[in-house]
Amino acid sequence: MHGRERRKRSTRRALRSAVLELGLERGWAEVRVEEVAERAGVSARTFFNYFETKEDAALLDLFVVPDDELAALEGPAPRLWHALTELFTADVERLGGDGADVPRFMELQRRNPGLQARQMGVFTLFEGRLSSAIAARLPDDRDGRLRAGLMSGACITAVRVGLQAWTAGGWQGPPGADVRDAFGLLAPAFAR
Amino acid sequence: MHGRERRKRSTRRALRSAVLELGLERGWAEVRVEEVAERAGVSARTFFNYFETKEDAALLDLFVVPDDELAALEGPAPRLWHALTELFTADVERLGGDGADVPRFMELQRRNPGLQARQMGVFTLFEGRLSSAIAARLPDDRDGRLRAGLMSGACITAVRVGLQAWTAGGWQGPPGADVRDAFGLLAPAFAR
DNA sequence: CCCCAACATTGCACTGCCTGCAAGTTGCGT
DNA sequence: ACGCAACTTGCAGGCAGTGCAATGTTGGGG
Repeated sequence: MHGRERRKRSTRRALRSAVLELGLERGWAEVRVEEVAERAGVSARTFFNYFETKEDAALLDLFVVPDDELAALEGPAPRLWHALTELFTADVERLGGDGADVPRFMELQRRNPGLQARQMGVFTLFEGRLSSAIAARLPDDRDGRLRAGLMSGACITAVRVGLQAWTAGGWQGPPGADVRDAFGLLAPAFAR
Repeated sequence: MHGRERRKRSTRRALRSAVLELGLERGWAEVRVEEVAERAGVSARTFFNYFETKEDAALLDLFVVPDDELAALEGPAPRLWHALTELFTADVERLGGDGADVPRFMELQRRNPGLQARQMGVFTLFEGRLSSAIAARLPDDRDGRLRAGLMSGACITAVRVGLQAWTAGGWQGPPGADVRDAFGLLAPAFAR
């Protein structure tokens, strides 16, 4: 029951790896999907069975949080912020787990603003879900909805800035620490 | 000295208008650049003289702040946050000025997450500049840099959430009011 | 061990975005 | 009226991404 799945993971990793290598060695604009596929030992058509766009292969799988974890969040605001801190620092720590070469992702994105932009776009898609989950724990008035939106946006910002700080610091220690600090600095905004 | 410039603005508006119309009436995926151009009375090639991508024509020109305005910002943190509030509420108010049909932009983006993502990407590109400008007013240590990143990220979030609230409220009154409220709610995080 | 049904990979043809270039057109200053 | 610079346009072509149908592969039940 596992053989297929293992093979798919392996191919996916190979494609990610290939896209990072090529992107770093010759610049993102010069990367052809065909070459990426070739280096990973599959056809170009197969690349698009794994990733919807060329960019997607070069993005971090952050904010992959199942619905039930969002549903498990609890209010009110200060406690909620604490829960979000734990949830997303854990999400960031998980990144290194699947052998994703995070520093290389960060470096490629740093060199290529377009990729950074795309990554943010993907994050934003998650923000809709997050915002709804948070809003369900706050009063259903204008102020509550505004706070929910700000809280979810602040989560994305905290993770992103935390990762940047970790990168700027030469990837010392676990990234979770920097992310946690970022959440901590924003906490006063959600203290009540 | 003005004829050319006026004509360019007019063409640009026509293209924006056409892209909004077509996007709303038949769905973003079904919009062809060729048709947009035709409806605006120019060639498809000319479309790309005005916008780098099809999406760009459907995005709001937010965060267009010249370097000298960024350079004019003053610290320390609480005063800085106040200055940013003024700067970006003004930027949002300016939106309606050039006849940009903001509600239709918002509606098109609401219906099309991909566009929303792209818009966020563009915002993020500005964040680099903003972050540098802010960092110059804060201590140049790890904490200062972290705060600078969070502050600039928070600005983007505040503007975005403010605009969403304004949209959710049926575009009552000036959008600046909602954006200002959003900045206000985040202020406690930057009180020192 | 074998077969088969589900799944994965691939080639192919096609659409549409986007770009560089070179030729044409238009408006502006002198 | 002239010449220059800015703008527009058509054309050719590269490349991303998609639907489809054919082919290969795998794991499980008999």
